[in-house]
Amino acid sequence: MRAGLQISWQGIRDEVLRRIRTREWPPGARIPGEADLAVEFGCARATVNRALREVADSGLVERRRKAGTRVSLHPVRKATLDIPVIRKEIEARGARHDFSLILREEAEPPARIRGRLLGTPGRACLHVTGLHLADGHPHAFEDRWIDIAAIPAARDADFTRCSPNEWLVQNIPFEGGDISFAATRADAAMAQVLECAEGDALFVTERSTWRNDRGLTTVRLSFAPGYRVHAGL
Amino acid sequence: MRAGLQISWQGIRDEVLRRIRTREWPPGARIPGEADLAVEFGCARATVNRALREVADSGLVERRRKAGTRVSLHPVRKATLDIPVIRKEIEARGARHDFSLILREEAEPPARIRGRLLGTPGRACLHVTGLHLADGHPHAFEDRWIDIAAIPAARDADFTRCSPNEWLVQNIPFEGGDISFAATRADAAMAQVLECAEGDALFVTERSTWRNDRGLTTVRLSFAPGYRVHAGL
DNA sequence: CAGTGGTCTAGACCACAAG
DNA sequence: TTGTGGTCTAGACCACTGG
Repeated sequence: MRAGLQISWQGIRDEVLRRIRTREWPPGARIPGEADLAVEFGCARATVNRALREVADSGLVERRRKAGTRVSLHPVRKATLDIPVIRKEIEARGARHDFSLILREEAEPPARIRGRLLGTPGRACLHVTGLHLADGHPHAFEDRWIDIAAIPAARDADFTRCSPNEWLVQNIPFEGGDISFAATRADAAMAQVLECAEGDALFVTERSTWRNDRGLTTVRLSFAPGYRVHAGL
Repeated sequence: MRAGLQISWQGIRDEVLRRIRTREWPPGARIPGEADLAVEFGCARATVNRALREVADSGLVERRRKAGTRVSLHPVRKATLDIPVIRKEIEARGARHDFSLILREEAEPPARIRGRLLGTPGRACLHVTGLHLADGHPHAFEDRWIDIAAIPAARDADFTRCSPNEWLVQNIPFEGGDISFAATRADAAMAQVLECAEGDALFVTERSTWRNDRGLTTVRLSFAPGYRVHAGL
């Protein structure tokens, strides 16, 4: 047993961060190996490993076998943001969520959508649009394409009460996806739906999800003016 | 020693994900304890723990002592996005980066900024604005406030060649921060700087960083039309 | 109170990549 | 080739919290 107090991996992580912050370990410098640090902190190497892995995940150090661990020269900050179901997001603000279905059709998607779905020309897709409301006010316009061949159950789904956004999250587990954020101006149709002025700046997200390298669905969400996404660093 | 092949924590993670995907473990269900899974997979409990911790980090399951591990009813997708230094971001696209300093003054920040800096009224701040260029074209307008008391070295920094964005990343390690994204319309001044039309939709990010609960700097970046942020899911 | 996850240990072997 | 991180083990104690 050890004489001193037990040290946690969080404690080691904090100490490592402190040494980086104070330039005791300057950018680009190689820091001691796990074994050395384990001796210094009087703990097992696994504990040091856990701590350094966390620091590496945050991007502040880079680790490579044989080369050791180095303080990053150009730390890439990583922000993690939660993307909740829209209903949850609205209810978390204490508002009531409703979804109003606008369009539901089976059609061949335009090339841009087909590319995102990784689909082949001629394949039928389900095209659904609708409006998410917060306490009766427009919150976001959802424009979604679903590959029916990949998700046959979608054909029978009732999107009049449950938005595609929520239905898919609950029914279709996916493996991967990507999301992008941008700003666009509201055109006349969008302005009418979102009850905003034409030309207003809208926050827009586009998401695609897939499973087994097969595109499942792609969606464009246009949020009413004033929407803002937050994330920690 | 064991008879079968060694199983990795990634393998266990993938198997867990498969069972969730196939509804073998439906949403809301409690899954077997770590000890049981360790027996089933023929590995140590620590290995199962590592795998389940990863799955929990992705938001697909929720773990609580005594209550066990449950498949999330409303999985909150987490997106991780990298926030590189602007120069790196531009150079990654094969373009040349320049920074053009527009304003540098010491002034008392408006209340909104002061709130973000957690500063006290009357404290002087460094106010710097400038334009990031990609191959000579406007890329983003930077509007930054720096707490001089917290970062005295900023007073002597040369922002004519190195943008505050880059200078701070390289010189001021911080502990925490937050970032938000929004869409706004370009006003006349912004349109002139970014060489876009007045009223264009601009993607805007606002970041604040702090250390020891003390605000260091807050910045608003307004990107030229067409800018887009990508992230994985 | 007691079940479950959280963490630590001491040791071992392995994979990768720098020299 | 060899140093370094990556991972696994078998066991242990602890912290939290549900019942």
